[in-house]
Amino acid sequence: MSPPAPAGSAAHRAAAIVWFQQDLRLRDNPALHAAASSARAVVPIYIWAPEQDGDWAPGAASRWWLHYSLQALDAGLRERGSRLLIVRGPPLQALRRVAAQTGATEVCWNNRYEPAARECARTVAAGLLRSGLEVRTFNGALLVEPAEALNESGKPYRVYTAFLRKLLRFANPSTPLPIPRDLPPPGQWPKSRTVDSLRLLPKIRWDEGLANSWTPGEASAHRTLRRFVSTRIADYRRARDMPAVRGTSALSPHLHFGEIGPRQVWHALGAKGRASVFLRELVWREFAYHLLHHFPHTATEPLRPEFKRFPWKRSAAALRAWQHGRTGIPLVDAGMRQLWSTGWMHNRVRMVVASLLVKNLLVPWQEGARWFWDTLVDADLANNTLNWQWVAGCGADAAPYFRVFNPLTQAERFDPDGAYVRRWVPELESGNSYPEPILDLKASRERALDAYHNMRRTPGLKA
DNA sequence: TGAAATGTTGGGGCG
DNA sequence: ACGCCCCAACATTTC
Repeated sequence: MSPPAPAGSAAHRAAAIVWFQQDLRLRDNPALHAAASSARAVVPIYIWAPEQDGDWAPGAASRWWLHYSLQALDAGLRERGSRLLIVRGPPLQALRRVAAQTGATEVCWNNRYEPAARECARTVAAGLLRSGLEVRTFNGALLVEPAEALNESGKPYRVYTAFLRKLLRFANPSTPLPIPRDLPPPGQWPKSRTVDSLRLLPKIRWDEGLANSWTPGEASAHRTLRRFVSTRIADYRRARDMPAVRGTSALSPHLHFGEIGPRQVWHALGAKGRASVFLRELVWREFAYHLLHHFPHTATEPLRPEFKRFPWKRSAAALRAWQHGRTGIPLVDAGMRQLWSTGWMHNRVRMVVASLLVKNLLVPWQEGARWFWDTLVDADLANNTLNWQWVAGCGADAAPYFRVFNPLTQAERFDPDGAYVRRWVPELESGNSYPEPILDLKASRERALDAYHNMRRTPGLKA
């Protein structure tokens, strides 16, 4: 199949390992493409090592998605005469072992940007180099890597519009790479685990709603993108705010797992699409990665240090009512139930439920972020962190704290006929019991504004 | 990618 | 015709 290697080069063409992480795709995969173009054999590998992600190992909904995405990737590789090798971490030991078993001389991967993942990659790269292996890393996940986008004074952007302007000026995403024509297998496949043996699926099968809502995998990602670009994007600006309407792209979990990359989305949009409101959403994702890279503590700590002394009120009862969609506020409960049932929530509603938790209920935003982390199929540390800090008012270019959403007003504006609320809170119509509101919207709003003013009056605490 | 309070304007009813 | 009041509709400001 493959053309003969140029004379003289065969000697230093050996096997290359491609370490799949959050880039579970064959198309436009720079690490895979590089390995396939330069090596005599390609060894695709996925290493299950959740402990490497520190406090942010994949949550339950993410593990569900990962299970099916790994199956899809393995199937795609098998169609091309290859396969996905699945092993248990730690990554460095696993890669050394597989390199020894296959005679691989280099390891290729696409970069990750989460603090723990970067630390892990540094350690792995250093260890592989000590073992005499070559390491090549690529950008598969972003239009512009964080280190490449700095302002005039060489500092990271903290304002979205400035970052957007910079990105639009400088981003020049290369044409997406094709699937490598040839993925020659190694002489012998090392022993692999099965996806099932990773036990990513829940023991109690609560995942029916997820399965009815989603199809993980690269093929599904492209179907979703094509449908969005051919039809929904025309009305995106208006429809994206209506939770009862399928107005958004629904690409978020596919992007998180790298079943599709932003370069592919960019090129699929065309010139008109690149001027659209939708592209700005894609750039918010870039901005989130940019911020997490430059401010790695923000996954758990507020970017604006004065918020360290915000008078949060931990309330297990309030948190629990919020988590389970029993606050007595219809739009909030609808959103939380959509999340629990499908692993996803419409973004307009995410803002509303988050505002209620961190402002009306004064529960720390980290509690909300943690719940989303476990329940969202698109849970993504950079995006989750940016969005929670945005709502809480403690992040970069965040909504001012006093911007408190009124969930009743929001429902009137964005779910005027109540279709979304009725779908997820049917007992409002059926006459079954629905909880009384656990809070008074007006009083709790005033309490939140007072808390904010007290924080600002209190002296001290520098960055 | 707010909400609520406050301010302004203009039409209509009425004495 | 006029002033006065009410109030909706919109704009501005404050939180």
